Amino acid sequence: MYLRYMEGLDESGQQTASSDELAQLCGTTPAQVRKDLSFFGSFGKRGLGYPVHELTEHLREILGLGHAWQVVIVGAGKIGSALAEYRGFRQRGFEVVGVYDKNPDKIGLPWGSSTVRDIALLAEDVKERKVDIAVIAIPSDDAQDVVDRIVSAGIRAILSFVPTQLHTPPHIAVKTVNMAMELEGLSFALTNRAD
Amino acid sequence: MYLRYMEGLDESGQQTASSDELAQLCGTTPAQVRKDLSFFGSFGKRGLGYPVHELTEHLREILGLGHAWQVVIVGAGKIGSALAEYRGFRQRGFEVVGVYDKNPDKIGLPWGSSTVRDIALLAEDVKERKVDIAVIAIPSDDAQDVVDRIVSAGIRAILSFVPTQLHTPPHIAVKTVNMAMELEGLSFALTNRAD
DNA sequence: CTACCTTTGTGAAGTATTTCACAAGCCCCC
DNA sequence: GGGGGCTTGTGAAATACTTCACAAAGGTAG
Repeated sequence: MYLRYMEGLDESGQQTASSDELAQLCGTTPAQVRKDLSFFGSFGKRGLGYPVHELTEHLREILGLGHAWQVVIVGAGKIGSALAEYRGFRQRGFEVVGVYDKNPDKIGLPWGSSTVRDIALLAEDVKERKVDIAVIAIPSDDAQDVVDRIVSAGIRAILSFVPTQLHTPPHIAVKTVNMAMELEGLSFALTNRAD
Repeated sequence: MYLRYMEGLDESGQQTASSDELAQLCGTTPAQVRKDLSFFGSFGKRGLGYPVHELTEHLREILGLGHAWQVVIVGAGKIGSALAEYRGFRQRGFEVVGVYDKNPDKIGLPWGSSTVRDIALLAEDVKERKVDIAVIAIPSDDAQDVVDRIVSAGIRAILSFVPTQLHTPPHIAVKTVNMAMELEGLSFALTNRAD
């Protein structure tokens, strides 16, 4: 989050930013900003604030964004499609190098400059070309099987749009995005707000 | 999350579930499950566990899912499109009643049984037909303007796919889904994992 | 009806996170 | 070069969250 706003400030040419300013941008508190950043080092100058450009670089380094990551998308449906075309990915150094599906009707369909490939080919493909992250946008029922394929292919990070708990070995990094759950959170807020 | 798994157990016909079983499903601990549920009431039976069907109903009630919520989608791009067709929404009682955009090229395009409407018409439309939640999938630059329109139209909950902090009055419920940020979290995990 | 096995609900203890508050450091101006 | 106004970095205090551990029930079998 800090990186997002630092990039914005950097583009706008601002030289320094105080923890107060960052806190306002991010919707948090100055003390929180300082504690968070201090965990990784001492980036600010007392009396001045944080040097915008320098901190941006530091954050990128910390997050491991110094080089491009290779991403495959599994699930050639609507969501997978939207993701594959999402410009934010490439912009931030995530390169979509392949799209896979289980469904024979979808395998072989054109997809950008390539085609949708059979999920069964994933393990082989990964041998040829390094893949760092798999994004899965598939039905819940197929998810565990696909995750197992991903893991045994040697991919160690998964971004999941599947609304069920996935079973993975501990060395696999998993992040889940669950839109239905977010909406239900809003439903709760609407129902229980103090009027 | 509990609701998700309770529904699954209910469909499979299971009568009761222990905190231990729920914890395994959800990837948490039995104590956590019991504390969480106890916040809302005393649903279990000692020695037996939680009655699956009954708890499912309770959770739905707690989350305010007793009736359908009316949702509009703002942003007729790829992501908005994927969202509008996402079956999970309707399945869980979220009804998409309109799609809006700012871009004149997109306004008027057919969309399901309706068409994409001008965001400027939102306030009027809301007077005719109650809208509970706005989902925004638009460029960052347009976001604050659109949010202001949504808020002044009287909508009190927003699900945002915009990667910037939105400025809203405190009585508005906002949830943000930020895919780039999730990927960067994976990048961090891959970079800093203990090998 | 009692003994015993199971599992909840929950204070208390243990961790983790956030906020406070202030010394230390930097810059600028006189 | 020294004083004053800012702002960081960080221990300590406050708050929040998670886990422990056990009494209180419910069920069952004999």
